[in-house]
This record gives sequence, C-alpha cells and structure tokens, in this order.
Amino acid sequence: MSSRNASAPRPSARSKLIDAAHLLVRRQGYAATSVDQICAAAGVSKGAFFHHFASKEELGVAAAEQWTARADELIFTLPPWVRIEDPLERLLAHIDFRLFMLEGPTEGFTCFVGTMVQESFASSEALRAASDASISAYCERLAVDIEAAIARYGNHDDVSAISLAYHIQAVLQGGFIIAKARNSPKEARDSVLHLKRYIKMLFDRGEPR
Amino acid sequence: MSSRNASAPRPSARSKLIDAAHLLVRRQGYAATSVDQICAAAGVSKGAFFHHFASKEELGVAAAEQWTARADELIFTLPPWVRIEDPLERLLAHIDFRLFMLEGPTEGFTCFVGTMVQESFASSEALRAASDASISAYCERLAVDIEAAIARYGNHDDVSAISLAYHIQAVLQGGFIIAKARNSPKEARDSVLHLKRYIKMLFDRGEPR
DNA sequence: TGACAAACATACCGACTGGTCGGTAATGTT
DNA sequence: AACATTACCGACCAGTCGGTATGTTTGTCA
Repeated sequence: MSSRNASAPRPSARSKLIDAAHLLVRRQGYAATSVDQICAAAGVSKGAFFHHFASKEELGVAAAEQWTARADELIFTLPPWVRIEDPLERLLAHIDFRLFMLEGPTEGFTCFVGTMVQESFASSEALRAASDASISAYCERLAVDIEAAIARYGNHDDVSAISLAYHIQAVLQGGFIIAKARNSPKEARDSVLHLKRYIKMLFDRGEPR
Repeated sequence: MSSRNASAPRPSARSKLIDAAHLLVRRQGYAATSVDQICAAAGVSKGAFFHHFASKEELGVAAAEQWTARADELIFTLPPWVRIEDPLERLLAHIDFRLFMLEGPTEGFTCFVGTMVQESFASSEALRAASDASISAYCERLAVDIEAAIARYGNHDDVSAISLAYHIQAVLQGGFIIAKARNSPKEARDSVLHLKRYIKMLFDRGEPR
C-alpha cells in the first residue's frame, strides 16, 4: 500500500531516510527534527528527500507504516517464544520480552509513533491516523492471543481482550514517558511488573515460581 | 523557589504567558509552539516575554513548576474526597477522579509535563529535570496515601507504595497517548478501569457494589 | 550506442525562528 | 522633586525552516 512495488530494488535513499527519521524523532520528537537533519543522518541530499516524499508529513506517515511492519516482525514473528502453545504463557512471555526491552539508553526502547502522535494529534490528521493505525494494529494482534487465553482459562472479571491489549499498550507508552522523565528505565520496568502481576491475577493464577 | 516573592502583585504578563504555554504545548507540543505564538495567545509583547524569561527553555521550566502547583491543588487539595478517612477508599476515589477527568476534548485532560518531556528529555536537561520533578512530586504525594492503605490493609504481594504510584502515573500518561492516537478517550478510560481493578485485587477486596 | 525516465544533487526561496536592543511608561523610594 | 527600578514595547537580526526549481548522474531497454 505504501510503496509502488513490493520489493525495493535498492535499499537506498527511501529506507535510509525512514531509518533516520525513526532514530531522530525518537530522540528529539517530530517537530524538533528538521528535514535537513534527517537528510544529513541518512547521508542523502534534500532533493532526494523530496523525490521520495512530497512533504515531511508524508515521510512521517511512511515511517509509521514501516514502524508497524518492524514491530510486527520484531515482536510477533521472529522471537522463538511466539510459538509457545499455551496462549497465557505466550502472553506472559510477551510481557517478559517487553520488560527485557526496557534496558539500555532511553532512545533504544521508546516508540516512534507514540512520540509522534503526542505532538501531532491536533495539527495533522494524517500523522494521527497513521500513528493510530500502528498502535491499533499492535493491540489487535495482541488481542488475538489474549482472546485465546480467555477462551482457555476464563478470567476474573469479564474483561474484553481488546481493552486489555490497549491497557498493556498504555502501560508501555506511559512507561516510556516515565523513563524519559526519570532518565532511567527503573520505574518503567517496575510498572510493567505491576502489569504482569495484574494479568496473572486476572487469569486466577498465583505468583510464579 | 520559582518566583522571587510569594505573592504575585499583578497576575499579569508572566502568569498569562505560562497559561498560554500550558494551553499551546498541550495541543501542539513544545518544539512546535513558538515564542511568538505564546505571546499572541497571552496578549503580550515579545519584549515582555524576554523580560520575564531569559529563554523559551526557562519558560518551560517555570511552566512545569506552575503545573506541579496547579495539579497539587486540583487533585490533592481542593476536591472533597481528599478528606475521606480510609486511605484505600481515598486512593480509589483518586482513581475515579482521574477517570472522571478523561472526558471531553483531548486537550482538556492531557499532561503538560508529559508532553514536554517526551520531546526534550535528550535535548534539554533543564526541561527533563523540571518535568521529572513535577511527575515525581505527584507520585510521591500519591505514595503517602498508598503507604497508609498498605499499612491498614496489607497487600497481595509486597509491592512498594512508590512503585505503585509510578505505575498509576504510567497508566495515565499512556492513556493520554492512546487517547490522542484514537482521537477518543474510550480506550484510556478502559485502561484506568483495568488499573482500578488491579488496585482492588492488590488489596484483596472483591469486586465493588 | 542512443533515448528516456527514474534517482539523486545543488542552489535557492520566502516565511518564520529564537533572541536582542534601544527606548518608554509606570511605580516606588527618598 | 529627583532618582532608581521594574515592566513592557516593537523593530530588528542572523540563522533556520519546509519546500521548490533545475541540473546531473544512473539504470534500462531498444
């Protein structure tokens, strides 16, 4: 839907620009990142930028779509634990993975679309919609596993799978902000541990180990 | 610490600039909000701006401090439920209040410092520290009530009061992002309901009503 | 080899950015 | 009345913004 042909012949300018946008926007935010900066980081001229993207906003949309694909691969396709049979164990492994990601420098684990949508939700409908699509795709994919866990184990209240998925996403996004403010992922990690405890309680299991 | 004398003689330029900054930054983000925009919204000249603040960054710091005071008043001082005797009931009333706030247009309930720190954590140590101070002040104030609730009721695991306070803050901050992306507070409200259910479970109480 | 278009580079535009500066009006203080 | 201080104004600066116009290279197919 985003690129005219499925296979990119050269991985060149376009994808390098998107990668640079991911890097810089996660570090500085969308508005504070200039087109010139993105070009310089990508090692590409400004003319090339506007050859591939009609505007900075259009790059933002493309970068959000790419972010979705990247996340789906990194979280739902490549890791070995996605093949765990039990859906609840798979869900908990997912949480552990997100916890594992909360390490190292802040720029390494924060979310491109979460950062972008915070600045642009009111000023650019295109960026807001693209960010929403990315976040919602993650949540809907996660809700499939949650639904399966509910079907097998039931849950404490009659919580909906999709609302729990959004809750997980909210804890993560909020954790990123706390980590940025605190300049440390510690509080964010503890928050994800609270989330894990909640999920276990929801499915009526005691503490692990 | 922020203003040289405790009582502001005229509520004029300085506070109007801070109010305008709160409004515009919450809507557009920090970098996307220009000094000229803030001056126009405050009905104040640019010269007056740089009379009161040495830089845009300094305004950001002052606005964060003001945000802390405003939040403390709005959440921990003025509401009648802050005088509920039982600390757990008071905590749950706090959650209900945050839920109640998640209504109306997005700009109405989002967090100034949360928005600002997301863009500035890597580029301005002063803004990051000011945002951290605001968020942490809220959490530490909240942890007092949580600590009292733990003392009276115990809790399921041996979770710490301060980590639960940061978790609450994470759910709220994350909810703001979800609400911005979804262009609706629905999923954020559901997320806070998950949070409330978790707190009840933590303190070993069944469902309400 | 030549034709032609896509992929890139260079130079540049007007609008706007954060910030400066010289000056003025009001408000104490003595 | 004289003076000092603070609050405020509006013009202005150098630099940067997103975006455009135009030129040059590169790959493809005849």
